[in-house]
Amino acid sequence: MGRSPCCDDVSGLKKGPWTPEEDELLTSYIEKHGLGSWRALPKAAGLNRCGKSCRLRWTNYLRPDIKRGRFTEEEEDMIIKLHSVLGNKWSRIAAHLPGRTDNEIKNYWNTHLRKKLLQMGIDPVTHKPRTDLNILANLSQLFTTTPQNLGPIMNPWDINNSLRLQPNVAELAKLQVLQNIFQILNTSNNNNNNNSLPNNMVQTTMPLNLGMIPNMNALGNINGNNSCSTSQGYNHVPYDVLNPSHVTSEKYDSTLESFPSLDTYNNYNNDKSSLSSSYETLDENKLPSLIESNTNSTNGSSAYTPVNGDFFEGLEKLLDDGNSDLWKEFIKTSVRALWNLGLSNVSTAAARFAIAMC
DNA sequence: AAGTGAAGCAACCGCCGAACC
DNA sequence: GGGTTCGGCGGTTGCTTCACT
Repeated sequence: MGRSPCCDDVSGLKKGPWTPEEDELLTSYIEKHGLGSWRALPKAAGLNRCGKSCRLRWTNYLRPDIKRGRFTEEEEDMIIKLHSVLGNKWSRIAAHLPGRTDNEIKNYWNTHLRKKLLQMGIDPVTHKPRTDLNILANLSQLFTTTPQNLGPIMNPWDINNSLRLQPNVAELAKLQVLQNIFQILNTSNNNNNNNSLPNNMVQTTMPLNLGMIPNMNALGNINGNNSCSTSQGYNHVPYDVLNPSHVTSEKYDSTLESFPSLDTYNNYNNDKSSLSSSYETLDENKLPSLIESNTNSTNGSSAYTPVNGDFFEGLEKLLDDGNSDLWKEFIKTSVRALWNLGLSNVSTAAARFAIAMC
């Protein structure tokens, strides 16, 4: 095992930035002779560089098919989604982005996307809501309501009543914004739905984050068939929140056609093996088409909009477009499930949501 | 205009696994 | 079978540019 370095300090080979002359030597040599042994190339091309340096310069910069310029929103979205599945496998991510190099994607991730996710309150490693923030503890103190002291018709997001806030103006401002969102949701609510959610539950649409954060991981129907639909994109999201250990970015429970009842959830907890056959391992080869279908689909693709950019823009689009009823339906069923589990979970979800808003 | 720190990014480093001898 | 070579990968460095004071 092991190898001797192809270039070291005593070899006298040049290091550091490449000059235009060196680029020209390397490019013209490869154009004339093609790619061969990198070790032999520098001498043959008249370069005082090691083969490794030449290979890096060619693959990351000089290669003619390299795409230049800023990453598009579509590329950003693709990188985030791929990263949620593949992790720091930059070369594998790059394989899905024609013209982009692993080095470029890695740099872009470290300088832009990673920070972007952090600002959204998302852990860039796990792609789940951050739990490493003091704000989580702070927020849990902010939301002092409990299932015991919350009546069934109380709105836990009523700042004037049940929500006891610390005198933090910034947090208040954020919560006020959230209140506004809920008002929008309420006033635009379609009353023609048939679900059994109590009327007052509409006002506690706090677990909006159920649909926002986990969808960072949600690739829709990741088992790879062509029936990627809005409902399938949502299906596993509640599990992410109710019990994150159930769902990973590589698993998809295809048996759930609708939001589970509490009984279903408990059964799921008690006997996961009964559902194990329904799990399918992610087929990475199918990722591009899946992501494309989720990105381009006009049926439910809006669920992914918040990932691309401003949260409020995404939310506004969700509420304005033709699929908003689906979205509201999801919110309400999510609330119902949390309601069944006890309102303490709502506070947890609320905290996560607030983090995402920071 | 000059100084300073942050951000961006090209390039390097060290390790690994496959292929080769 | 074991050592060597090579290409490739992910992590890291350090130079350059940018933004701010």
